[in-house]
Amino acid sequence: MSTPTEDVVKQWEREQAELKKRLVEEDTEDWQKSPDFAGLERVGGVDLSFIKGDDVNACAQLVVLSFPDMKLLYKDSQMVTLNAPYVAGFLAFRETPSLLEALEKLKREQPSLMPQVVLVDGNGLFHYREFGLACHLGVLSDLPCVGVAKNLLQVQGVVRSDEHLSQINALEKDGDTFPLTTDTGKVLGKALRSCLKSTKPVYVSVGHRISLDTAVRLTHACCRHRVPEPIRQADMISREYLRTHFPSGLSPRDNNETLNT
DNA sequence: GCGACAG
DNA sequence: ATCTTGTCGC
Repeated sequence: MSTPTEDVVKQWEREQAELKKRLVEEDTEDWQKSPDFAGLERVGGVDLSFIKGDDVNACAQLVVLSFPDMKLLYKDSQMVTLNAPYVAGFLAFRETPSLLEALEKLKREQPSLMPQVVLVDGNGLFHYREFGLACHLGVLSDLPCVGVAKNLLQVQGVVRSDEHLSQINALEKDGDTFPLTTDTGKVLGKALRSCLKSTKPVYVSVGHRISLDTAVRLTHACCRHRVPEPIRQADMISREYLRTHFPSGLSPRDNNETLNT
């Protein structure tokens, strides 16, 4: 997959700006206003996993876990062909179509298991143009979504400075946070110490139909390890799927070339 | 030219 | 994203 042309990037930027008009940054559900999330029963997690040398074929994973137990209620692994390359700031154009398909399949086949909120591997509002993958998936699915990134995206003046590192060092117990504030003073997300064991925070931001404080509280409530359980399960299960279906590490693409030789 | 670059 | 075993600690 080649790097997109400037025209394509411009088109992508227009699409992000257009979809952003439909973004809802506040709590819209009753369970979100409850101190203990009463009424929340199902939390979704999504992720894509890849085979070493292949960036076109991937395993798209959707899981639904019970809340607050974090027991697996549903899992779906699906091999997909990606149409867009990875470009920082445009991850949604690579991953959203496959994830939307998985959600539509669930709605079609097991509507009673539809998640009430989805945790997404990547950023939401914490993004160059304040419209990351979690926002994109949220708006197009119209589901509440939360962005959880494992690495800091340096954006709008938020940098890995000594100040940032000292803020991380100041997080002493799980649940502790500090805001990710842009150079213009807007809070785009929060760094969260997700569990006592890990020093490295996760970066939480609003995806759609949830407030930042609720998003952080929910993410913390889903953590048994550093990465919140829905995303962690999606990651582990999709990797397991690739291990058992392509044990040689031979991707579908390589298999076809082998057959044609 | 140099550094940054979610997944 | 992926490349990868042992190792240290609870």
